[in-house]
Amino acid sequence: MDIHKQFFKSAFSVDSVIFGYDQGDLKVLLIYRGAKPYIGTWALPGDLVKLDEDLDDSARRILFDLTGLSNVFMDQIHTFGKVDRHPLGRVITVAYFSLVKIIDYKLNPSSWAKEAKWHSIVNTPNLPFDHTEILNYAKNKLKERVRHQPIGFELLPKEFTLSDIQNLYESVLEINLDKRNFRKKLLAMSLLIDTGYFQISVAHRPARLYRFDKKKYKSLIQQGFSFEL
Amino acid sequence: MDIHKQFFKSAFSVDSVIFGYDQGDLKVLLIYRGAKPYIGTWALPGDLVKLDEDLDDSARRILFDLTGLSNVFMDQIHTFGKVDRHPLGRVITVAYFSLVKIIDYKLNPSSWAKEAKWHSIVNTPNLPFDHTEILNYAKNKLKERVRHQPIGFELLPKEFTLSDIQNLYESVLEINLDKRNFRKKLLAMSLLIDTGYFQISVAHRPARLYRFDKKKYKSLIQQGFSFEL
DNA sequence: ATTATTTATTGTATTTATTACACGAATCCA
DNA sequence: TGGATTCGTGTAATAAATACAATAAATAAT
Repeated sequence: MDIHKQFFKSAFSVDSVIFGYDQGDLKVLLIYRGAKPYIGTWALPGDLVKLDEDLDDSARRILFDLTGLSNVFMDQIHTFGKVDRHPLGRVITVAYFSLVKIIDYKLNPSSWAKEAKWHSIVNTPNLPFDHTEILNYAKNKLKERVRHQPIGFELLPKEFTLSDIQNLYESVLEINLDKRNFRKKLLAMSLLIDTGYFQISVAHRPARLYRFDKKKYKSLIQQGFSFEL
Repeated sequence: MDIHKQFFKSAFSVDSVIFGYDQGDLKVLLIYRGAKPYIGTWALPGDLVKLDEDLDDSARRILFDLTGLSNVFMDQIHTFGKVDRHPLGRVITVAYFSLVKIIDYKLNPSSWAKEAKWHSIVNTPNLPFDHTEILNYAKNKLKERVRHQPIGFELLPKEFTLSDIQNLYESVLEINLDKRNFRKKLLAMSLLIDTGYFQISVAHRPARLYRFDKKKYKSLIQQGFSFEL
């Protein structure tokens, strides 16, 4: 039980599953590893946690270094700790997932990545370490969360159409939804603000643009409201 | 990025929130610490993860050392990693929760605990480290899980009455439930097996005893069934 | 200019699920 | 034998989920 016994033999890292949504497709941001081990493969972005850095800050740092984004939705998923998951030592990793609006994002691959690229979730390459397991875990968590919390909006631009949000739900959940019923349910929550504006330059009837009302959501939550889609 | 840089300065541990249920009360198993730091206080059982031990195995070991129980429901909750959460070094901890049938349990406090005792959840002592935060987190997780997975049965003896399971739900969720509606919903899932037996030696009309049908649950799950109470 | 193409918007009837609610039955104990 | 206690049960009213199709508004093609 002497806590010092183990201090020189192990480490912990953070890995981030960064989701984006674009052109009707759910995407994940992968880096092309420029460092050992598994140099030259696509992988989840991650890094060792610094000694003077809170775990959550570490996840934020990784996201910021890679995308320049802060103030992004982020949540811890799970911690992966099989003995042999890392070839160079005993490293457990805490997985996080983030939801970013791709439109806001600027590529800024950091030292350990030669390149960073969005990959469609339906067609991701094989990943090193236990990253495939982590990614699947993240996809399932996202499915659960999106039904119980209004986090889908984090993936869309500030103004969006009802079809946008429905398509997003269909991509994430991998199901089809009835248009009229989906709208009825969503609008009944009164969490969308009608901007009064419409799409422009589309080759069909333009759709109304809405914004998500975060303030209202927070106040409803205080009153025991629970989001469900 | 050199993974060896950090290997001598940090460690990771597992802490377990072990829930039990007895006489209408939800309980948590705490140990009276016999080792530094925080010697002489009630705390969550936990230990450093051994280098040759998977994270989940570590949680199982802690539970087994303390209670002699294995094959118990157990799930990871969250990882806590504030820089200063441990006074002797940088230690992140992965929290697990377990559900045990108190009746099965035999006390077997291990080396680091002078004593282990069930504490009613409504009246727990102040806990060291960030254990109060962990316990609250675990209580909330339990509330969520119990509504979406049939894990309440893990806290009851193999045979139980409908009132037992209702009382358990009321304790965990901290709400009151309507007797007729609760039974209707529960029985409609056809997941309970009527044993044909009744309570004996109770000073009132004896209740039917049921068992939870784990096999049926698993097969229903395959078919897309989703548990909800 | 007319027509074709595409996507947006809207309501109702049916089915299913949730809620609210009260009294006789079975056992032990005094 | 009467009192105390918990068990077991059904129905009516309300709310939520589902299934379903025709018209509107824009651009593109002719």
